[in-house]
Amino acid sequence: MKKDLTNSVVERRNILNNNIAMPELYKAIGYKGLKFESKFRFTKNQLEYFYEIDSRTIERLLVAHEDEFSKSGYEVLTGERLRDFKKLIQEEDSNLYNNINTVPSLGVFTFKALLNVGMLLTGSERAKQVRSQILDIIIDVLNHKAGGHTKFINQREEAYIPAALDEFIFRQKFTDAIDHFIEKNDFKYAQLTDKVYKSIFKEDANEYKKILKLKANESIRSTFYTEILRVVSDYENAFAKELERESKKKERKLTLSEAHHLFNDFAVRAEDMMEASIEDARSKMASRDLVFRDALHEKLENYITEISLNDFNNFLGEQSMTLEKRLEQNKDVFKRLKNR
DNA sequence: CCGATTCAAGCTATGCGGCT
DNA sequence: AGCCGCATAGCTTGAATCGG
Repeated sequence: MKKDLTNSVVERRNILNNNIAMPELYKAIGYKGLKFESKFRFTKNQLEYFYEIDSRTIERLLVAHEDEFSKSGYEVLTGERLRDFKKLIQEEDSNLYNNINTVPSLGVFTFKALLNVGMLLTGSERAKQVRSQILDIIIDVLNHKAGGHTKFINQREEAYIPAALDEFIFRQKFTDAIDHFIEKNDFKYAQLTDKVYKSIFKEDANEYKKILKLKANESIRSTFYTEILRVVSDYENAFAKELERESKKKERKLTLSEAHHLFNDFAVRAEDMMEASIEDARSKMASRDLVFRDALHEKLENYITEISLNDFNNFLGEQSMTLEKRLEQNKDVFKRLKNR
């Protein structure tokens, strides 16, 4: 079954966690809520009216997706808070006030919860419109924030530059080790690099390029997220040491097939040692690429999870900026590094 | 007259069944 | 399937009623 908003929790969370797009969505939907405790709120009645559905339908959704709705901000007001809410309504919307002034408890939705309802309704025509509106705006915001293309969106977060610098150094150690400790062979670099990629994210360089629609001459590594870079660096660094040890033990260069065997042994140990960071890398790559780059890593499908609020901020929010800008801002740091 | 108790309203939560 | 209508229990609350 194809995943869409009505049947996938992760897809829904990935939209509701996108705080960057939320103000745009609120503007576009154009259904004004009542600002209570700094969030826009809607009563169940208002949702019925908005989506043209029965209250019973909303009840059923609330029951079936209890956790999801409490995350997206649905709550039942009683006591003190309900009194405050009523007072607010009395000032803002006397019609609504007359409907609810005597109720002892009242379920209220935040804007996110309102969208959440729209994502789950399969029958309502209005909900269908809302869903397509949501998707359009999410894509718009993404394109706008990413500057029209998402290929290098990985480079927009602050942690990227230090990771990329480290990676550069470790990569050199790795290729040096291949150079020094393995007999001359035209394919040795590519083959071993592919093995590293496959151990970490199950795809070789070609598969990865195809999934991200990279051109032949475009650098794979410059598209890696910070966490992927770190794991790849660690992995290559550790294997470089392994090559050196084995070559010194044998007191000669290794053949490429010896190197492959060595790698296979190493990979089993590395898998255990780096399990947590490898799993983390897989999950981040699969989830972020799906949301930010519209790229599906089929072999990592089980690793797809929801994108955190932090990620949306880091890649799309205020702190995010193009690599060029960040380099410009850090000019002094790089000068110092260079002069070292 | 006033606090306590009872009552009515109207929500939530849930089940059942019928419709498409 | 998914949606909706009806029925019912349980709750909170303000209004009405009661008793001293």
